[in-house]
Amino acid sequence: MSAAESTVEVELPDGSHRAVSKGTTVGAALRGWRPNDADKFLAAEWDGAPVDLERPIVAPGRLAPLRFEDPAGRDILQHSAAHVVAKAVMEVIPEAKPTAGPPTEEGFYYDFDVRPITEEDTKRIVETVARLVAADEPFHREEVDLATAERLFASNPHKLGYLHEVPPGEPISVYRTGAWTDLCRGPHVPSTRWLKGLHLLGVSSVSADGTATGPQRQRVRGVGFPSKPQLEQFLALRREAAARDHRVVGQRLELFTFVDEAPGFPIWLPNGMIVVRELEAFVREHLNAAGYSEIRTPLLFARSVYETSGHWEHYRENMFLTEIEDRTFGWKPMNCPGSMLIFRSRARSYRELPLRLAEFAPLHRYEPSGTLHGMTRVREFVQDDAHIFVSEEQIEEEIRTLLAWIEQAFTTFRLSWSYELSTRPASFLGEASQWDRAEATLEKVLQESKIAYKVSKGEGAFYGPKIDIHVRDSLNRPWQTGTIQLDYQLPQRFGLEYQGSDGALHTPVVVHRTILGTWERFVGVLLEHCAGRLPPWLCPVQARVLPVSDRHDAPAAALVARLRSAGLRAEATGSGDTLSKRVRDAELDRIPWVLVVGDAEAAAGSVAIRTRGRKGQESLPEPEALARLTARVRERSFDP
RNA sequence: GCCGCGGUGGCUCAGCAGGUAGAGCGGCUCCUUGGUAAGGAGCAGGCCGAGGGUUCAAAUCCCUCCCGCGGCUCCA
Repeated sequence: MSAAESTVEVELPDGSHRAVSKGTTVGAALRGWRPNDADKFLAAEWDGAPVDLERPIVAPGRLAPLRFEDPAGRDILQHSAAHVVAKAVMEVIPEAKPTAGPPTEEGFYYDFDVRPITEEDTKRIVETVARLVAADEPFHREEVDLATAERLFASNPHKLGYLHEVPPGEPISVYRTGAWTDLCRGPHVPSTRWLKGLHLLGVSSVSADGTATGPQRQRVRGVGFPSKPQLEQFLALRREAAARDHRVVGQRLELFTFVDEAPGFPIWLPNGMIVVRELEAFVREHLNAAGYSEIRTPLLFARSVYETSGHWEHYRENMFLTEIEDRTFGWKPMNCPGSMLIFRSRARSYRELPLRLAEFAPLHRYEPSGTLHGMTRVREFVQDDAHIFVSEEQIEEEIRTLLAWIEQAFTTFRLSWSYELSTRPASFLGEASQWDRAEATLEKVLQESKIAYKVSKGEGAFYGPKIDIHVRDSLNRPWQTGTIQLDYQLPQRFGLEYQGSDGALHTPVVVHRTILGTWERFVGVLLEHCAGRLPPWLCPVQARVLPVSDRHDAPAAALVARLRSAGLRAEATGSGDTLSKRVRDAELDRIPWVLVVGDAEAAAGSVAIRTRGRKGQESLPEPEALARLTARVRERSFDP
């Protein structure tokens, strides 16, 4: 055999080419290419497809290494971690039937068809995982024929099911780790020593069929890192995130609370009401500028209203109902019916359009107990809601304006957000063709506004498609806040009409929209975003005056009075505590500005300002200090 | 709603092979009059989520319910 026949040429990411002898493994080829980095390679891509390092090279092709830092490499490591967890679970609970164990955004999970996993099991699983990782067991790939595979997984109907989903002609691969064999497409890291930073995040029951009450499986969640220090870093971030939890911060700052007697119904405390009022003022400024009118409609409507709106058919299971004098009333879950009734209350002209009606009313939705979550998922909330009645031609312009306002609003809070286009759900009102038109309109405006968005099929409201705004909490969980919904259905169902310039009667289209979403959820997410350090304009106390000693109490009180006349929320604390203690308390209370008043300030007519989050202080003439603080608040600057 | 875990002073938690409760922080009082992240002392404060059961005796064991937490389903 000649040399040419026994070698093949491999192209590497830097454009270089290497000749390797046939049968050389991918790992060996990469080691030859970059010997110093080879210990960072956990798998590779061969002609763009992920492969194991032990895969032999038999034909020419393109080869690129995968590291943990590469998204594809990370996924491979997560999935390998899932395998180790599965092996551990099988040792602890031999009758468990593994199903699937994919990587996730956070890490990985593996689902088992098995009785509920107890704390005792979990302890033993954790110990077993540690032992398996320490054992440094290699992952070996084997390709088998269908009959062999069926024999291997005969006891596991789930694996047999997956087996038969493998397209004919595609190889069936299994991976062996010690005595454990799993059906798997692969690839994997070379050995379990790559999983030194493997950590279990929890065990829980999950739905096996996508329903709430159907069969369940047990999910073990975890995250894998190649090393302990990387895991430690991840855990430190998680602790930081937990400390930002709005339920903790909101309690500490006395913004809101809950009682057992009203599960899911937030109680806004005095401090929290200040935040809400400021947010309302922020939104109302926009409403005034953009030509909205504010309305208030009842919290309860008779059942017939919801029959008209479609809520009775499509949303009743989420509504609180009340019987009075033999009539059924429903607590409104949305503001739309009230706005529809106002539009219908007299004849309307095209000259009134767009008619923009805003309503900040409490809404009630029955959310199942297990879904409640602090302020981000509640049963009573207030949206910065509005319904805009437009003619067909006015839709695009109106939505463009809304998208611009959303960008401005979220930028004010330095939040990062994303857009999602949700389309026709399974349960919907109206004609599919009308839906198609509405969806196309939303898509067109998004594209013309050069906005990146994700499409969520079937996630629209029952009356129309929508563009949702999502922001993430401290644990990276996404929450929907703002929404723009295009609705051809409710105007029809309520029989809304306006007279056009042509003299004929037309049915308007309605844009349902919120910007911040609900005060409750928005405040929750914002608190996590800023770790309780709200922008000064939202802070319940913006300035705290600290007299150095008793004899400065009077000048401190006088300064508080002047701050208040300047429109700032200010207070003085002159308790028995030391100045250092009071400075510390102010920082923990997230007060933007601490003003210290002592002999030096009295003599100079100045104030000593300490700004939240910064060491040290600066001394300013009082008028200058007042001007700075009020400007910061007026401009709604994010930082003090 | 489903599965698992939890519920002890305002907050965070200890006590739980059964013998009727502790700490720190916070609060109040007193001492200290302090210059930018915790000065000191004392005092008050809890039918241990609710109801039932076992027991001579239950915060501790058992059952039911309520509420919370983590996932799931669902959703702003």
